[in-house]
Amino acid sequence: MSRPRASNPTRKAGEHLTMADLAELAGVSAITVSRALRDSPLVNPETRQRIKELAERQGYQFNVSARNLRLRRSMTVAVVVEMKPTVERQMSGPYPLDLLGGISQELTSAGYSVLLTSLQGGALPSVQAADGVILLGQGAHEDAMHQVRRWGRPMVVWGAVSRHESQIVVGSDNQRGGKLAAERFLALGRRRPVFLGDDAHGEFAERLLGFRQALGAHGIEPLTPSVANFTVSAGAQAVHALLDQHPQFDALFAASDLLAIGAIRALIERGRRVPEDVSVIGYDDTPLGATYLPPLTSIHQNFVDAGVLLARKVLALIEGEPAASEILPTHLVARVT
Amino acid sequence: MSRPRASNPTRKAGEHLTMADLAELAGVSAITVSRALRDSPLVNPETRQRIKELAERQGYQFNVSARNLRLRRSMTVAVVVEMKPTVERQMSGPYPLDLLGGISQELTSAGYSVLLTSLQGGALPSVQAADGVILLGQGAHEDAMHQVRRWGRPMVVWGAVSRHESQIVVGSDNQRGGKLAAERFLALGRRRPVFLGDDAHGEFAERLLGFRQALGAHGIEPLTPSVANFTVSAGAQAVHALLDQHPQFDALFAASDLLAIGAIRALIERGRRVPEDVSVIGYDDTPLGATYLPPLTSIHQNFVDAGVLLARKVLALIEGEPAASEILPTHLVARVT
DNA sequence: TTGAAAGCGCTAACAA
DNA sequence: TTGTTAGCGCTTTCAA
Repeated sequence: MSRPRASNPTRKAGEHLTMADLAELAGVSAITVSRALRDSPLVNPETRQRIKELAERQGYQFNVSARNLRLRRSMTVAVVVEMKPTVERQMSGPYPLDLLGGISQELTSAGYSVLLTSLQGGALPSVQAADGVILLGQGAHEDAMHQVRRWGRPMVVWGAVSRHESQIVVGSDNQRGGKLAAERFLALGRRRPVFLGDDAHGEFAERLLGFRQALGAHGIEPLTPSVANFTVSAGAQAVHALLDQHPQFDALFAASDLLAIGAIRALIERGRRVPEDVSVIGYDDTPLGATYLPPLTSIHQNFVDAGVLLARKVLALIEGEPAASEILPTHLVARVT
Repeated sequence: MSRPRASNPTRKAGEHLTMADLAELAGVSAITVSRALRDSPLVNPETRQRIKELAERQGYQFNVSARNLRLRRSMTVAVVVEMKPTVERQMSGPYPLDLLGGISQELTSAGYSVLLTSLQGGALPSVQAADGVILLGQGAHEDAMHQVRRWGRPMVVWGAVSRHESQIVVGSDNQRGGKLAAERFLALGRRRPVFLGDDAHGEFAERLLGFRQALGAHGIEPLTPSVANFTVSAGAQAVHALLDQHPQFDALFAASDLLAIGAIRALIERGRRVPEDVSVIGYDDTPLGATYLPPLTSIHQNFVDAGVLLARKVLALIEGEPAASEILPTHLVARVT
């Protein structure tokens, strides 16, 4: 039984309208409607205009599923965030939002939509069906990466570039970040530096590497106490422990602003002055650090740019074009500490 | 021409396998495969098991578009974030991530996927085709809400509940947040309070309302200087200006932790002690505030819970069930300020 | 408990 | 420049 649609040109909101219906209303075929709505040059400009206006007037809603089925693509990119539901997230701070902003901006303007997902409880079919995947935060363990790779989709990872020659990774220049921190300490005449961070984490390991190399050229070897976590309290704890055993340090480079702030707190509690007795540098240049008292010197990375880059690379992979890992620049923002 | 697939039971990764193929391999019909994979009770348990194992072994990938086309739903919820690409975001702080976490968690376990999007440059068809929409941050202007409403999809908004009787809104109890702040000031014996925030913003207006009412019961009327923005520097600026004109206040309630921190900075720069001379309360209970020196007293809201609730309500609407606006509790976290 | 038929709405390929 | 045909892969009738 055919619907009485075409006989009723003014349709109510919520009515369901297809290209075939529009075709009938316009006195053309469905494929012409399809072409017109996609701005195909194959269709007469006037016809095209007429059809587009008709569609607009009739409140036509394009059916994405039908197109995707036909084209065998989902026009979708899954963004996998390592986001624990607990308070202490793996991805500390607000930066994932900037990353997401950049990604979303770029993918949207390319006509792709962003499927946000974590890896909790196995991925949905719709996620696995994405045309490409962006993995945010490989974390300390790289299970996430292996799991996602199994989906067999084009994939780009945000993280430590050096670790994965086989993967396309976008990351910022962590090694240079470490070097910049070292150079500042050297310029300030500091000779007993500490690195605070967990080098099981690829990005942190790179920061330590750059730090250590730059110091090594001056015959200096930093202390590297272990830290349990990436939180303020973990930073404070680690520094308290450190002060008990090696009270002699005069500079501290933390792998995140959170850790740095914890460290400063512990230092002050133990009567050390910042920056007079101990110079401190953080990482990520978060508002948290920038507004802290004393304002925290930190290594800046541009997450929005990073997001855009990640998006461009998945898109390239999806289109079958080549893409390579890329390292974004970092710079040091000098503040009071 | 039929594909030679069924004659080759071990298939390579990347090969394309349909239910019909599985059916042939299993010696059943496609519909039986469909039922088996959906755990339909209509299919013999043994057959079901056999088919599921076969699918697993063959690396079968379910085609979401086909199902969606057939079912006329997208199994997708669009989350619209008012997220400017600029540094100063509308949604301040890291909280949207928690909200997203809660939303994602709940929708995913219901089999829906999360389409993340901003409103930049008009929405994609796939976004408009979502089965439901969650709007995060109605902002000061409510254009976003009106625009999204035009899509004609079930919609739930995160924001100020009182403003929109016609919409389903989830928000936290901003009015009570304001009341709690007022009560703390009263208990501390403060008599000259200030509210710092822009009441064009619905949520802020509610906070001011609660604050003002509780104070009014004691015959006290707060000062309400205008603030240009939701940033640290805007907070500092506003307080500097305030000190010039009305230097006599002894308590300050800010509509966000960021503003509060800016305020504290300005106070200290002008020789006021916090909390001795001026008691300060922030909003959102961010790590930023909690780790500030002095640690900031703040009103806490649970964003993860809020996200879960938002998700449940769109799901209800999508299923045609009733749903109502809801207000989440807030509480005060007392710290040094 | 299983299957056959039909069709969701769109677009590539080919034809006119 | 426009149209016809066919089919993407799935699931809801309805029938056996």
